[in-house]
Amino acid sequence: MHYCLAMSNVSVPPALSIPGDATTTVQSVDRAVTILEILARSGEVGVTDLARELGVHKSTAFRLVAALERRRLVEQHVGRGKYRLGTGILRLAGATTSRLDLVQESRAVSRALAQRTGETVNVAVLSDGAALYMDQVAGSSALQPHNWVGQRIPLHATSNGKVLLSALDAADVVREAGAMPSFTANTITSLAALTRELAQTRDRGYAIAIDELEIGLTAVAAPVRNIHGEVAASLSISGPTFRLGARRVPELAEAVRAAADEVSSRLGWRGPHE
Amino acid sequence: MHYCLAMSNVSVPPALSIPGDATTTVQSVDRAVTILEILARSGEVGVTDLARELGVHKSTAFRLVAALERRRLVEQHVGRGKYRLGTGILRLAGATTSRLDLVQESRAVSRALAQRTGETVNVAVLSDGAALYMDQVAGSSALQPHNWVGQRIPLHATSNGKVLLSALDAADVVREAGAMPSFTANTITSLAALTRELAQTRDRGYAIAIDELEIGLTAVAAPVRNIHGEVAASLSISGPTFRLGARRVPELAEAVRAAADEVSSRLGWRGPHE
DNA sequence: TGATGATGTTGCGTTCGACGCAACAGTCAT
DNA sequence: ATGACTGTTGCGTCGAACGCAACATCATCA
Repeated sequence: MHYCLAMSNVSVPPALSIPGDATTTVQSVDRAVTILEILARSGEVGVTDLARELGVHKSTAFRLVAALERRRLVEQHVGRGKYRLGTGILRLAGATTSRLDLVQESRAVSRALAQRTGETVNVAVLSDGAALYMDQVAGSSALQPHNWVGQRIPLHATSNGKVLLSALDAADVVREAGAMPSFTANTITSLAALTRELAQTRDRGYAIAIDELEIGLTAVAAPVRNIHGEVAASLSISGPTFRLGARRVPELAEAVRAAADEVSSRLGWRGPHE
Repeated sequence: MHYCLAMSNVSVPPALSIPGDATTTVQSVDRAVTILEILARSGEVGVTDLARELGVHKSTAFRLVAALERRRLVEQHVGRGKYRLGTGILRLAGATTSRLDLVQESRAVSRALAQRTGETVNVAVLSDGAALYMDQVAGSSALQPHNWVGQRIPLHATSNGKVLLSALDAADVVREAGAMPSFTANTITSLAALTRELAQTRDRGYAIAIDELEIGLTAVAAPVRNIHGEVAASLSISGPTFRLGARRVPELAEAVRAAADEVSSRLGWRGPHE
């Protein structure tokens, strides 16, 4: 029973390059960030390929990665000249999670929920067409299946993804959900079915995914709202399907919803004033 | 019993700015990375303060953070104009851990060790005067105390730190260890004592830290070597002192050493050919 | 073994992009 | 209102970053 996904193979929409106001930007910084994203997507890449993807000269690409390498954001594979992401990124990431309100406020709640239920708790946000895991607390029952923090997961096949999608209007759902590839026989692949599922999610206040991303993996998620009442994140509980059977789901859904509401109120949400 | 440290308070040497060959660098990229590191260190910072620390004009600092913000590497606190690190960093970090050889090779070994002992396993590398946690597998016995991935921990007060220091020569030890602040009554604070401890670590092939970083926290660590035989990382097992008592340490030390050697061999190390 | 292709790396001259300036637009305290 | 702060933007200048081309290495292949 290894419900540890080979994330590298999960197709996720590429980062869209937002032109936006080209007025206020710094070209070389923008290119440097693009290099980081290319490396994140492709693993090891050489200067020549980077230059081709950026549409710049080889020497320009080289100087950019050299600048990043000096600061440890990328590393160079010894011998072979290829470049990859470096440890500097992790240093920054450690600081990020300890700074963001969402993670700070949710951690205590997540921990209590994990302890009470014995299952793994995750917190995710919407990020360019995927669910980005921000925090994770492993349950006591089992060994932690995988550290998903920083990983990006398809929206249409996960409980967290459905919750995050359920707050969007139809047009945005189409844009964010994208191609909807199939992972198991239970994966939702049609837009109509997804729309129905999202309506149901909104009605009952939580989402379920049973064997949709991987056989044997079940999850239940509920929305976390910010001070304006918008869905800012999703809090989920997940574990093996045999332990999170249909009989236990209602009870867990209630617990997840309560936990998510608790985080929401810590973020300043004062409930639905209608 | 909360052996979850308030990491923000642990003093760690600031990132030293390496001038190096100023020939091959890109000024604005370098400044942008500096901004990220300032934000990692200080949390929320405004444009004016960033400009002061960088030694540039306000408008320059603004354009740099704006470029980073467009790519989600920094976020702007609504209302208050302060900036902080953003979710883009986490996206990159997720890719980093799944790409680095060390993490890939160590994960299976760490998981097995955590399962067999029931305690938490960590993998750390040396990073600018601190131990940087690269990966963590929570033990089954207890709730995972804290997600330390990406966190930087003092070298002189941890088993991982001692292992990483034990591979350096005297001058480097002084440089990396730095001020050696005291965290508990058991913290090693004198250079002489640290030197003795490092010699012992080299001799027996593992390091111990009992109540040195925090009362009630015990850890045992062993070196992971790369293909050249250099100490590339440190693998540790940690848990509450009452469970990792002196009686159990020898057994755990042997297990940690075996696990570290296994990772070493996967990285290409072929044992001490003397 | 030398030729040919590929890679990453570096010096140099030019041009375009990033910089500093200063004015603007807000917010909060006095 | 005034002042003292913030973050933001148009503009002209100057230097930093770019493209070019040559170089250094390493594979592969004749």
